[in-house]
Amino acid sequence: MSSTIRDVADRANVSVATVSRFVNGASNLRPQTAEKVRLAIEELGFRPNAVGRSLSTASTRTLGVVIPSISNPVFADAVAGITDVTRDEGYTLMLASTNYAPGEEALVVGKLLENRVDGVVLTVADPATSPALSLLRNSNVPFVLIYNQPFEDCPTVTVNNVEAGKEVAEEFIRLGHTRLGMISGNFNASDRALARRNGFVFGARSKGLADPVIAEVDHEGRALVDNLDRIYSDLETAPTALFCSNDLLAISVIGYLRQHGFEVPQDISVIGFDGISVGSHLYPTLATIVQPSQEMGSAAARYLLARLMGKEPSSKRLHPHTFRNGDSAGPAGKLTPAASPKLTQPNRRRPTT
Amino acid sequence: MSSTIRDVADRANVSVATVSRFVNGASNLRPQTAEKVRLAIEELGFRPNAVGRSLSTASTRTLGVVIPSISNPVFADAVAGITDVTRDEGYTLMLASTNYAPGEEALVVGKLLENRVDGVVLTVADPATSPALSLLRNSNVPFVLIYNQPFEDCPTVTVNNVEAGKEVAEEFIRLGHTRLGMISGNFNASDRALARRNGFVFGARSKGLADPVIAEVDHEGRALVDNLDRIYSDLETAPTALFCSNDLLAISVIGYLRQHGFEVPQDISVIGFDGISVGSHLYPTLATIVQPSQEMGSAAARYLLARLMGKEPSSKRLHPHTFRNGDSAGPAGKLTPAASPKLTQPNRRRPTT
DNA sequence: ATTAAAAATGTAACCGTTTACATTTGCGAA
DNA sequence: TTCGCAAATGTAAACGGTTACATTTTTAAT
Repeated sequence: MSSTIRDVADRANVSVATVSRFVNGASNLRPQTAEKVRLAIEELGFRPNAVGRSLSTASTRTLGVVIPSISNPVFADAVAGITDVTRDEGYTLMLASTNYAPGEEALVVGKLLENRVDGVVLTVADPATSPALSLLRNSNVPFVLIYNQPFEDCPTVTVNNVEAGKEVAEEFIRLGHTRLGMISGNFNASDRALARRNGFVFGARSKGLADPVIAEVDHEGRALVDNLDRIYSDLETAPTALFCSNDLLAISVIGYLRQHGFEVPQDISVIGFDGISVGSHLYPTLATIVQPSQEMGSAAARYLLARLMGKEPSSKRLHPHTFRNGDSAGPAGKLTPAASPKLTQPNRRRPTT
Repeated sequence: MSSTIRDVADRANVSVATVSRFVNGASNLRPQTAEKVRLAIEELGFRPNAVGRSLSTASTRTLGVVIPSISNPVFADAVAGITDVTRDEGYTLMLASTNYAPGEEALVVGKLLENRVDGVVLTVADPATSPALSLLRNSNVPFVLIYNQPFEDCPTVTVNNVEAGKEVAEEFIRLGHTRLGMISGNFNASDRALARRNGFVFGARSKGLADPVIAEVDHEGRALVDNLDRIYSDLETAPTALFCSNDLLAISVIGYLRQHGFEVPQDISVIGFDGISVGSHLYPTLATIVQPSQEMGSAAARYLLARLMGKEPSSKRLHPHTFRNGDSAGPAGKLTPAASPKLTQPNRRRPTT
């Protein structure tokens, strides 16, 4: 079908080496030779085969990206950041998702390694236990973790999740809350969720508060309703402030609360994590910890490209997080049975005026 | 670094052909031979080089994906759908974004072709004028358009954008609106936006309404404020109902309106397009036309895989769209200067109670 | 034990590049 | 013109697999 460098060479009456040199922009070609080659390439519609080149050069100029889910804007934004820098450098991206299943990680990383990607940007459930990471370390393919907690000597682009979790607790406390809770994705599917919890609990304790109620829910949110039903079956003890380990989860939680007659934030305050951009347009606007996801993606890609160019860039990068206030977090109110309709009767979803 | 099939052959005292057969699951290997090979592979940590294989088999088992932006959930969802089916089939994905720049299309498609992807799923600005599409057609690499309007003989996975646009007009009219408007992304960056407009205008006309006011804004939203300022400088004639060509744009538009003292939907109704999932959690909840994005992605991928297996699947697929009602669309009110604070003074962003 | 057929395994060419090295060409100086 | 050197170009061997075809081994029937 598509023509090869030999076809071009034949048509231009030169050798394949000359064509190769032309394609790769070598300067020592006589203008008339270059023109012959250029013409032949144009006539044949020749397009160099990157597969052949990769085999020859042992470099694919391709980066692998492994994330839990592309449907979560926090990862999509990171991918956008990666794309920005790789495209400028002429690199291609191989994208793979794990669907939050730790068992998938080694599979997709293995596939990327078979495809001989030059480097990998990845988010795993837990670097300490991920077979995918061992694979990478044994492969001497450069890689960089993103979002994960720093682990041993692995290069990592992330934020200070513990500190951020602590700040959330402090914000709740500042607002007068004393009964805190956290709704989190599975800790063994997310080391960062765990870190956020640790910081959150630490923040609560150091201000003398009782340990927050913690509920782990799976990614599909099946356990979410059960857990919230349980937690809010006793309003005397139920938390008036909920920290959610990510924004998508926070959205679900707020949806649950409002459907069950709680006002957010009058009855219950909610703070999320990630800073996905739609957060500012939700009802109520979502208070959250913002990670600079796109910039983190870019930084991760730049790190890899630097390594591929033989440099030894600094490998740990803690990016700054910020707290973005929103209407979902407000002063502690009185969460009493009288104040709220009973659980089984969801109320209207929106104020009518 | 990493071992080759020849290293394995040497260590197992067999030929490369035998190793290759083992790796590819050939059945005619004596158990003891297979075991020797298996052991050698394990000891060496051998992982077959997909580059070598691709060169030999003329197939990369990789699909290319070209979308305007991964940060737009509508495309992210489609990619998720594509990923679902490709992973099951052992295919890999190469992802590229055009950033809504038609000029980028041919570049990224060219790169994918150089990488010899087996097929391409893509959204272009306009199939009729896209050089990227010519590239693909000349390449005889199977491809399928997604979201784009059906064009000539190109296989396409999309919805009936014209019909959907018409339905939006009808919904507004049903709600009593008579002055309609549309805020759209650039028509020459989005054939579907154009189709939606055509349906919308047609819907308005056939009910005897004046032609809707149309404003085109660029993707960055720079022109958005100017256009809306202009449109709402005269409230006597300004539309009470705005159709936005996509949900992200609708979110921006609603943000503008609320900042400028208009109530949505009491003063102005807004309907979006795409059906991104967060729409239901916005304030107000977003009325929109829902496309089954993930399923469309899956369908596109399935189409390509079928073609790659030599089948000749049906190439045009119009997926069903649905109208999802939301609080952003309501009965027509009286949009008068008295009813709304003047433009230059944004009011509070949320009801306080 | 011999033999033919079947099964298992091996050999080597090929896929499309790059690139070290060899060869040719062009050009200015003598 | 001839020579020598630099610049331009050519040759052929990788790179890591697959696979048609050749060869060897096994199996089972006689």
